[in-house]
Amino acid sequence: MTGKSANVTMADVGALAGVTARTVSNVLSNHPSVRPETRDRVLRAVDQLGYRMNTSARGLKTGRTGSITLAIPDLGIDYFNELARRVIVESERHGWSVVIQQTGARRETELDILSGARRQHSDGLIFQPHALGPGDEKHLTGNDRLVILGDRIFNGPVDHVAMANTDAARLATQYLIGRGRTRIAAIGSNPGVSTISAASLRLQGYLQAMQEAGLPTPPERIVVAEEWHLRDGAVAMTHLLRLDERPDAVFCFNDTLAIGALHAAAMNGVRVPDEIAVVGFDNVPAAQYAFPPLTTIEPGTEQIAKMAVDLLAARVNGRTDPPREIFTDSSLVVRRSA
Amino acid sequence: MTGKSANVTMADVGALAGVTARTVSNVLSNHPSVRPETRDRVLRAVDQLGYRMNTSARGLKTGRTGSITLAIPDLGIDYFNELARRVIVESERHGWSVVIQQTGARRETELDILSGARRQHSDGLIFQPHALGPGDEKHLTGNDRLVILGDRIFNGPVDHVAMANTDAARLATQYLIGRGRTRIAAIGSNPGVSTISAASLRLQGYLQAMQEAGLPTPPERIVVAEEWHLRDGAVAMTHLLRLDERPDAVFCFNDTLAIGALHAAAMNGVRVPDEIAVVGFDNVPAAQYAFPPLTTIEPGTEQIAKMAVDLLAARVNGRTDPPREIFTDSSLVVRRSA
DNA sequence: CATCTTTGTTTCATCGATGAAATGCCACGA
DNA sequence: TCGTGGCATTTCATCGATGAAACAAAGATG
Repeated sequence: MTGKSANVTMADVGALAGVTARTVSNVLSNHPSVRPETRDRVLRAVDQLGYRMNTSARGLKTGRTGSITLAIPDLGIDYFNELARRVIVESERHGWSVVIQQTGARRETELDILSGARRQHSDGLIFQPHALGPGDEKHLTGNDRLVILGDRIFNGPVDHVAMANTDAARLATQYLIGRGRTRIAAIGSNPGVSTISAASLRLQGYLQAMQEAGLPTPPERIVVAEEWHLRDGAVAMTHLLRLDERPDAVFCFNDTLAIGALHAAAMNGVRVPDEIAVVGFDNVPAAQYAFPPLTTIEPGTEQIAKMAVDLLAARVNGRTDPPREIFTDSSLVVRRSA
Repeated sequence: MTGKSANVTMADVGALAGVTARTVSNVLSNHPSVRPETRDRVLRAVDQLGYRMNTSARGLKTGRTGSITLAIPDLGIDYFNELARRVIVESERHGWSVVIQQTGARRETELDILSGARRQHSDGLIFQPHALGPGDEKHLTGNDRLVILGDRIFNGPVDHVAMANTDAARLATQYLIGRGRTRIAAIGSNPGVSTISAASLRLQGYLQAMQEAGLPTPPERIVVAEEWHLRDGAVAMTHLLRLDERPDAVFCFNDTLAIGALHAAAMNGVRVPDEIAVVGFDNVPAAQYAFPPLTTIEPGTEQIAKMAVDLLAARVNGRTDPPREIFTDSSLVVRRSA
């Protein structure tokens, strides 16, 4: 029987149950020494009044808010919503709610996140920067409970959970080379961002593999795509298909680009993988249901989410050893697009 | 110059600036009567100490937390992450952060959301229920600042923002009929959920259109899919393609199912739309980049997000008129899959 | 020049839950 | 019988920001 829960406090509940607010608190936080009979009485009163804990009050006293912030570029990118999904699930184990902030990959907004301007007072921050990079370490000050995701952007004293971008990109490219492809293009380069961003690291992996195999990488085959949306993949692929010397394979820096690229290929009647092979990166759920199913890099998203949340939890619980840098295992998932 | 922001309070900032905590508060909340010179001094002190407002304390005093909760079944479904993306953007205008809760479409979890057990004390709730339905109105008690999305599930006194599910589904089906299709199947039915859930309403629209046209709807052409994930769409389509009397069109109850279905068609060498036409529902970004591009219902997601947030804001700001029920405009987006 | 406004700042109490410590009660052993 | 210790509950102060109202100083008004 739940009543109007206007402004019911622990004191109100206590009054009804014949105890003090403090005892109500004890009951609700499972303090060991509460008589079972009292516990029942209090819980009944809680129910009757429709009492809900005021998290602001608790937060003020305890210094914990019970929520963490996840800051990512854009929920519209499959990889990020998959990541968000998993971070939320993992956070539940620690009793945390998750506030999601979209930075739009804008430097200004990313700075706001670090400074706290655009962030609720939360117990911690899991942050995948995009526009920030080395040299921005000074903006980290005051963010002790922070885990950086994705790129090893900062040298400062921060925990990092990263995928092995370069190695995985090299692996993907090597696979294409091993299949006999020679004119291998890349989609997703972005000269505007830092040299340790995902875009740059994946490009490096691609270049390494090509160089090791003695294959050429003419500039027109390395297509810039700033946004990594479906649309950008399609545009890039259309461009590649129009080249005089058409590539026989494309390595896309994420699956979203790859799916856009597959679309462009199909629209132009170009057969994949016969005429052009396509490899992606991220292994998002949609990759498996693309046509043809997308060969891609599995970066260990689940592992990333879990590690990030656990690492943050450890920090919040007072772990003070030096910041760690964790690389997840990645692997190539071979499907039919390459 | 940002320093260790351990536990800096307004009082500390005030001490440095030579004013009271109250004046600091005035500065930070843009109170009109503060001398410019004082304002500068305070802001400098804020910067110097790396002060960050304690939102718990503010929340305790003002009764506002500055965040709202968005409860949806699963961020893994394209429609929902698109919705989340937009809700976050709209909420920014009102200065709200958004906490996202995934219910997994589980009744138990949905009840926890309403009761507040699984929800931070937030300024309001935008909730798309799935397993709850008529008869569960009693669980609404105590949730005054609430906007229900999607299905007109409750008769109780709550604001609703809904799409015209039945009408839109009828429209989609009528379009297929108008293109000369007669053996039209449906994917996404779910007998387990309430009669006013999206699944049921869309099925009704489909059935209405078929009946009006005098077309048969044998049970084997109405495929159950409880989850509405890519996988379910693929499985359902595979099933349909194996029928003795193969359908010449499919209406999928969402785009994710439709994209899964397209995949199954392609894997079986069945040409779309020549051999079988496919229509989806939701017009998610991926629909446009499916192959062939997906004909689908545009349900006005942007409008839904905006209305929901604005309606909630109005309630929070004390609007007290009777709850409203808003239906968004939907339309058919014709592409090449049908 | 005394009074009334306006402007800028301060004082004080308060929001609701919890940490620390005190209290009352009962059981138990010597 | 008295002390000792454990259990259950209470008392009290406190976290940090803000609403209400008081206050001081500077201008406006007659």
